[in-house]
Amino acid sequence: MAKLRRVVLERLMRYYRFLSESSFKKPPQTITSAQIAEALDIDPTQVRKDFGTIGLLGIGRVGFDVCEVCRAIRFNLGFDQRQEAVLIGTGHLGTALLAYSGFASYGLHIVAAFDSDSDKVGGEIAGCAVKPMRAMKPYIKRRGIRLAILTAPHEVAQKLADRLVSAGIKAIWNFAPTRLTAPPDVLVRDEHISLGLSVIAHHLAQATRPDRGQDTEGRAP
Amino acid sequence: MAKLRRVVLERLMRYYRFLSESSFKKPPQTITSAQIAEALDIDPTQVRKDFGTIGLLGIGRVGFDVCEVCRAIRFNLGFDQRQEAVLIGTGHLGTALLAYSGFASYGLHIVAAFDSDSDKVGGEIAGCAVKPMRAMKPYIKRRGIRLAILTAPHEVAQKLADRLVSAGIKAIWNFAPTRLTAPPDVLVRDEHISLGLSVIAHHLAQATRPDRGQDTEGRAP
DNA sequence: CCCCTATTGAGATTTTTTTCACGTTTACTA
DNA sequence: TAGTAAACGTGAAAAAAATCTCAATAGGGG
Ligand SMILES: NC(=O)c1ccc[n+]([C@@H]2O[C@H](COP(=O)([O-])OP(=O)(O)OC[C@H]3O[C@@H](n4cnc5c(N)ncnc54)[C@H](O)[C@@H]3O)[C@@H](O)[C@H]2O)c1
Ligand SMILES: NC(=O)c1ccc[n+]([C@@H]2O[C@H](COP(=O)([O-])OP(=O)(O)OC[C@H]3O[C@@H](n4cnc5c(N)ncnc54)[C@H](O)[C@@H]3O)[C@@H](O)[C@H]2O)c1
Repeated sequence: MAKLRRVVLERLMRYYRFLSESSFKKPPQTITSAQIAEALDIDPTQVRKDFGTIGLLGIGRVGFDVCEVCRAIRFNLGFDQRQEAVLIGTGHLGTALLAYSGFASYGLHIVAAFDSDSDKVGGEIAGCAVKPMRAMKPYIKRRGIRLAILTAPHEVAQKLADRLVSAGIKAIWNFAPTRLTAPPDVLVRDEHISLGLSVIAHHLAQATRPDRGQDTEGRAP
Repeated sequence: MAKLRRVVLERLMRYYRFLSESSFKKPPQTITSAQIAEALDIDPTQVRKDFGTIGLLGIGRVGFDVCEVCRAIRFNLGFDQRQEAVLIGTGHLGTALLAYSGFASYGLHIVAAFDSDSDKVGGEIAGCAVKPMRAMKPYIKRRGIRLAILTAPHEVAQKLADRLVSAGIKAIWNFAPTRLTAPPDVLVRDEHISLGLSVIAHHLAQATRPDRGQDTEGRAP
C-alpha cells in the first residue's frame, strides 16, 4: 500500500461518503467520474487521477464499479480493519464524539474514555465507560490501542499527548486549539474547528466593508 | 479590504491564535517571522508574505509589532465586528458549540438556537434560548442575522440550508456530512470533521500493512 | 560614528496541485 | 459489423502554493 498525500486522502474520503449513500448500491452499480465530479464539485480528471493512484481502472463508456471503488478506498484508508480508540476528556465535545454513530462506518470504535474529573469517572457516556486517568496507560498498553482522540482543554493538551505517546499511542486526533508536538512516528492531526471561522468571518466582513482602494494610495479604482 | 485566499485566511487564523496567547503581550511586544514560523511549523518567508498581503511591514533586525499584527488580522478577518449567529439543531454537537466560550474572541456570538424537537424548544442551553423552527425566519430577518451554524442531521441539512438562505442568511457553517449547495453570494463552509479520519486511518493502516511493493514514495510526476 | 549581524521584502525558483487536450477503449445502434 | 459517442488514461500545461536567495535595512556594540 503506497503512501498517499493528504489532499488525496481527503478527497478519497469524500468519494467514499458520497458513494456509500445507498442510492448507488442498486444496479447497474456503476458511476462515471463526471457524475462524482458534478456532485462533489471536483474536476472529473482529478477523480480519475485519484482512482488511478489507488489502482482503480474504469472502463470506457461505462465508468467505475461502485462496489469496487468503495472496496479500494476502504482498503487504502484502512476502514476494513477494526480500529479501536480511546477518548480523553469527556466534556461537551468529547460527549458529542462519543455519541456520534457515524464513525463506525469507517471502522472506528471508541472503546474507552478517560477524564480527570472524579464526578465523571465511573459513569458511562453513550455506552462507553469513563475511567480515571491513572487507568489510561495500562488500558492502552493491555489492549494495544493505537489511536487517541483528545478533547481536553488546551492547557493540558500537550501534557496529555506526551502521556499518550509514552503509553504507545501511534496517532492522536486532537480537537484542542493547540499545535501538538510528538515524535515523528506518531501522527498528530490537529482538527482546528475554528479555522473555518476565518473564511466565514472574512466573507462577511467583505460584504460589510467593500474594498475601497486601500493599498496603493492615489490610484482610485 | 482585499479578498484573501482560503489558505492565507487559515494561516492568519493560526497566527492570531498563537499571538493572542498572553505570553507575547508583554514588552517588547515584538516577534520575528522566524519565531512564529518555528512555533507553527511554517516557513518564515511564508509568514512574511502573509503579513505583507494584509499590509503589515516589519522592521529589520526587530520583527513585527505583536499588537499591530493582531489588529491587522482582526480587521482583515472581521473579528473586530460583532457577528451574531443562529444555530440550527441543538443535539450533541450543537450543544458543544453553544457551550464553547472560545468563539467570543473572534467576535462570534450565538444569539439563538432553533430545533424541531418540541422537548427542546423553550429550554435554554448555555444561556441561549432554544426556539421553534417556525420562529427562525422572522427572527433572522428581524435581527438581520447573516450567519447560521448548522448542526442538524444530514438528511435535513440541504432543506434547512434552503430555508436559511430564503431567510436572508449570507454564510452557513455546516457541520453535517453533506455538501450543501447555495446561491453564489452565500458562503458555505462545510466543516467535515471526519475528513481528518482519512489521514489518521491511512497512517495506522500503513503501519499495519507496509508497502509490500517496490518504491518508497509515489514518484508519479 | 561605523561596523556587524539579525531580519526584512521581494523577485526568482521549485514543488505541488489542478486543469486541459487528446488518443484510446467500449457499448450501443443501425 | 462498422460507425458513433461517451467515457477513460495520461502526459503536458497552467495555476497555486511553498521555498530559496539576496540586497537593503536597522539595532547594538565597540
Ligand atoms: N466545544 C466545542 O464546540 C469546541 C470547539 C472547538 C474546540 N474545542 C476544544 O475541545 C476541547 C474540549 O472542549 P469542551 O467544550 O468539550 O470542553 P469541556 O470543558 O466541556 O471539557 C473538557 C473535559 O476535559 C476534562 N479534563 C480537564 N483536564 C483534564 C486532564 N488533565 N486530564 C483529563 N481530562 C481532563 C474535563 O474534566 C472535561 O470533562 C477544548 O480544548 C476546546 O478548546 C471545543
Ligand atoms: N456529534 C458529532 O461528534 C459529530 C461529528 C461529525 C459530524 N456530526 C454531524 O453533526 C450533525 C449533528 O450531530 P449530533 O451528534 O449533534 O446529532 P443529534 O442527533 O444529537 O442532534 C441533531 C439535532 O437536530 C435536531 N433536528 C432534527 N431534525 C431537525 C429539523 N428538521 N430541523 C431542526 N432541527 C432538527 C434534532 O432535534 C437534534 O436536536 C449531524 O449531521 C452529524 O452527522 C456530528
